Amino acid sequence: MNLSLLSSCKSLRSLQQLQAHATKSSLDADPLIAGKLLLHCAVHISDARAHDYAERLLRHAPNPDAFMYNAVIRGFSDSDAPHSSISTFALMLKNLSSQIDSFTLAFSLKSAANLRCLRTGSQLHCQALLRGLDIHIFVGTTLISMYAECGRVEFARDVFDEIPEPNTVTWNALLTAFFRRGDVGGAERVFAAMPAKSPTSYNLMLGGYTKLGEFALAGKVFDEMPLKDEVSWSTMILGLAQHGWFEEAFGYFRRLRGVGTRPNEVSLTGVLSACAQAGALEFAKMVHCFVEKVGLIWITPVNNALMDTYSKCGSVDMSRLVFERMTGKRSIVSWTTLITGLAMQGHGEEALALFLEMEGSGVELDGTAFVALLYACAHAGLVEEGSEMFDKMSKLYRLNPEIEHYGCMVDLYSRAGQLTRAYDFVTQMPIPPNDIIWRTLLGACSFHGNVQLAEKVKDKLSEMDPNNRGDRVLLSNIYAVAGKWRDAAAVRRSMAELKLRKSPGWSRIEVDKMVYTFVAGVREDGVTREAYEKLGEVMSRIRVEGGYVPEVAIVLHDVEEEEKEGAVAAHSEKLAVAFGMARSGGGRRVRVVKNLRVCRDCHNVMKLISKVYDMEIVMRDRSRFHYFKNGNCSCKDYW
DNA sequence: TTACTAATGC
Repeated sequence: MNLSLLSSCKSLRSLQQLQAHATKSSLDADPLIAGKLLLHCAVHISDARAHDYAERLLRHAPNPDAFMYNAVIRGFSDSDAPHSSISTFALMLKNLSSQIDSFTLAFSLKSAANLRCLRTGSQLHCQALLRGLDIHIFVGTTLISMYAECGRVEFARDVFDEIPEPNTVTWNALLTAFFRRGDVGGAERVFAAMPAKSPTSYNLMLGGYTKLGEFALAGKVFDEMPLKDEVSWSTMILGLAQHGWFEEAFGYFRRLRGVGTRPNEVSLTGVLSACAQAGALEFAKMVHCFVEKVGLIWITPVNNALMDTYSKCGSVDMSRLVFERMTGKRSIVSWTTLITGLAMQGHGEEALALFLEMEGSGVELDGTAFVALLYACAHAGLVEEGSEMFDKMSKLYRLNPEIEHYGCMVDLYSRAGQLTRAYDFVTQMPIPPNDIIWRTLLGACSFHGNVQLAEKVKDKLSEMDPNNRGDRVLLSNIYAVAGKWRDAAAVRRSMAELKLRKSPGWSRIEVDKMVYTFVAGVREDGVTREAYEKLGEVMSRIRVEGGYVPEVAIVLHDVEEEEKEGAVAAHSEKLAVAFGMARSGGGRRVRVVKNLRVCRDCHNVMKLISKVYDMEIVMRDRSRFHYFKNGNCSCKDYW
């Protein structure tokens, strides 16, 4: 039998055929062939069943050698069942203890690290000590990583000190250990003491700094490092994107293109993540073209990132198109991304249909997929459908509902106005409800004007999160709407006395592939002045032609209120839209992204602008999309 | 057949 056939075996099925062929020719008795087959099965086939199959082969082999044990231990070490790797180690300890070598220990330790199991890791450390393998360069380095994963930097250090000739990889493992525990000073000392540095050492520093948001330090290392590889660029771009520095992430991407390095798929997903968060559609389209051009469109995570970006930029049609045309295998993430995208736009029915299609597609469902589905049902008023799916989740799919799922259900009933059902559901939950759940209910009380229930709910919230500003705003609004002025005023006084924190609100708009950020109350730069000027003109026109009346009176507007200064007149979304109108040169569409939920007054203003100026406004707020057109909003005034 | 670095959905 030709062993080179092995590399063409990409599926468990084709491998089993080869296996059958070997058995028929009595070749399976050859330990070399049996071992190679087993290794290929355990390591090179990305199918959970392949690992189990390899383990069965091992257990049935007449005289399995160390190579075969090692193959199975390795196969499980990077799977989602690392504990099977440990049980295989135990089997080897029983049957072939004398043959345990550096490979066995390195792979087993990797599993212990993935399991974050200090007990298992320490026991393996003992086995290594018994055999004098703890100072073996590969085993020792993996030991350091294992202790790092388990958060025991002092043990990692002890192992390091025993290794006679640590190489750069060993030093890197130690560096990782210090960062993992958040000891930046320690990491910096290790970095300074290293006798030699490979690009990985620098990249570890970049990763350590960017995770902490230390971009000045990261930038310095980045500029000083002699050789920047793909990981260096990806780390910077991803780190910036994850900390909300979108324009800076774009800057690194432009720089990367400028120096002629070809961005890899990780840099691309990173820059797409920045586009998604910032709502930068034009930049995203450019990245999409680039992905096609460099031939990385077959990579599933890149497609998923593209879909997510288009959805979050308000172009769910493009998202759907990417999904339909993707050449790579659709993962559970691909399906969930599109379902969420459809749900955010209020296309609940289509989201539900897609979920049903996913059920038949053979992908393994997970909890997040159900979060997306329940979110879709909640936003489209599909109460009974959502309810049924929630039951199905545990009964049919054996997925344990988590707090997010209960939250979705409370939202589902609340939005539909079934407050009693929502409240009963909360009181009968098998796990204790968190503040988010009570807050959902409080919001629903506010929307439906249920003062009695609101007071009950507020008591719960006061116990859990006594200093939350948003909760008091909601309660005050409930009283105000019910005409209980005295109660409303008392809540507001208590807020003033406590000087409760405010979440800073911002809105962003993309013009000519540049993203502009607006914050209420800040007005020094030219861009903001331009926005204010246009806003003044817009407001007076909608007052005259649209009959606008500001909703200031007694009701406090924002759930998570922006700057109260200047009342609601200068909320950041108004500034961003005005700026977009000033710069769009008569364009009929403006797209804005806001980090909080849009307030009622701004929502009203957007409707009027869409009518008076005959234009469309697409606004993504914290929970969904609003399409303003002809004086109406796609959310039907419920958000 | 082994060790250290970056990734997508709520």
